[in-house]
Amino acid sequence: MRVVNNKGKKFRVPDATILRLPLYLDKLILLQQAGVKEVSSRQLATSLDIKASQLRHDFHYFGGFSKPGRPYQVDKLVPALEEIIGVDIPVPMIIVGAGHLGQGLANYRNFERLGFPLRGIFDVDPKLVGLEIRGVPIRPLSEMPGFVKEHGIKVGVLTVPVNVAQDVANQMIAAGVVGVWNFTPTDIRTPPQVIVRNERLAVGLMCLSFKTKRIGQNDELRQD
Amino acid sequence: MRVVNNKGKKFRVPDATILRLPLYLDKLILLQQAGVKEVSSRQLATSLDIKASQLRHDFHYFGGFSKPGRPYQVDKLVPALEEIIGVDIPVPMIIVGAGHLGQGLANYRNFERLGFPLRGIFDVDPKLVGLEIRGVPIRPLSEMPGFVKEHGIKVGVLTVPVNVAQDVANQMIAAGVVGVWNFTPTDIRTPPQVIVRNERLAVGLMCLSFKTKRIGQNDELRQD
DNA sequence: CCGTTCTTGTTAGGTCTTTGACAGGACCAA
DNA sequence: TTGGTCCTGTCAAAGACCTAACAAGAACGG
Repeated sequence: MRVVNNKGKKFRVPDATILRLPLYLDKLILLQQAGVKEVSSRQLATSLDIKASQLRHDFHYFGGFSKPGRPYQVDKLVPALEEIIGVDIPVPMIIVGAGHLGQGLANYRNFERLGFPLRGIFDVDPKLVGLEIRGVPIRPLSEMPGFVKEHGIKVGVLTVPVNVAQDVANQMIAAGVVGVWNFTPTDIRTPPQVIVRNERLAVGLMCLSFKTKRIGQNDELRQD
Repeated sequence: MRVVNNKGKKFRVPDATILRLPLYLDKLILLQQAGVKEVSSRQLATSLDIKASQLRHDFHYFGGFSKPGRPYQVDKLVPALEEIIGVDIPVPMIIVGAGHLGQGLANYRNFERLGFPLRGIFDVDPKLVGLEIRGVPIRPLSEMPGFVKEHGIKVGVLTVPVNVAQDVANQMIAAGVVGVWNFTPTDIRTPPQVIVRNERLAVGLMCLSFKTKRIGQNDELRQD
């Protein structure tokens, strides 16, 4: 992934850095809300459990956000990162599939706070259609394509049953969605210009299990 | 993280490999259920969008699971990976915080299939206590420590409000939990022998946004 | 029996990522 | 002013990770 930094130079931003940018932003918004005005790379890095030099290195890809001797100003850093990540202008999204997971995500307030207002929820189940979650009504799936076109929705959350995942994704993409956040435990195939992010919840659990299993077992083997 | 492989040699298994093991297992279980008996590194790797050599390299840390010339046998590979990851023996877990996200996770059937049966759900809200989710009753939070001790629970899912996250986590750990799957948007501090995995849902969304933002903008910059 | 075509295990080399080190700016106190 | 302390941007070296390449085993057909 390439970007142009604020000095007009072109850089290839490593994936590892991209993955950390949201962490920085998330933490900085918390600081901002707490009234903190300035933060040093060391403070921010320590709170995220990474090295300060890595944080500065990451920022360096974008030309840096301060100057030598001056710590970062939270009120400048937040909008700068928001712009880089692409949440400076709110990114409206929809949730397709209003099962328990879909409803759970619809109730998650954090998304809105970080620039992803929920605009619509869709499901085929007539018993769910008409219900409201935090003011957003659940609409019939058949209305989804029209809704996406009309509101210019670019990001869709996929929480439908596995067996219809690919079909529903196709409909979303045909209607104009370019980013799919896939919670179904299957791979979905898409045209190359569409980004899919698979959120395999069970993977997180298994990583946890791998590590906890080795605790208390044989101390000689524990080392990470 | 170090392990001993099946040839008696000690290896340091890279984090990157550990992160992929659950993906392998997940895919293999799907194949197994579909009745597939054999699978080659190329087939498996392609379906996961990685290189075959990487997959073999990963397996190599554990001594390999076949021999030159013979593809992997699904029925042998699945239990072998289960044992390595630590889900050969089911890992019972609890969910603490029965809000919408907690309920959504409690309804997610996949966990059980992968070796993580849900044994208990806890919340302070009297309106929730007594409800059942898939046969598992929601119990008062005050009963959690006793329940953890009695049932030997090692893994807990944390889906409580942010402001009580640290306090509830402390209670879980004091009762014997050694793996915390943290869904709250805050860091929780724990003793070193406890593993915490932070599941920052918003981070996934922001990564998606970072990439979709650059699509269709300036094609010269798109390259990853 | 031999050649072809599939495999895996193994390793060396290249690539990506992290880290430590340092130059130089800013601020403060004496 | 001077010295001390904090800070960032920058880069080179070290470390972690991935990949291409290949030896060698297995299966099959002729």
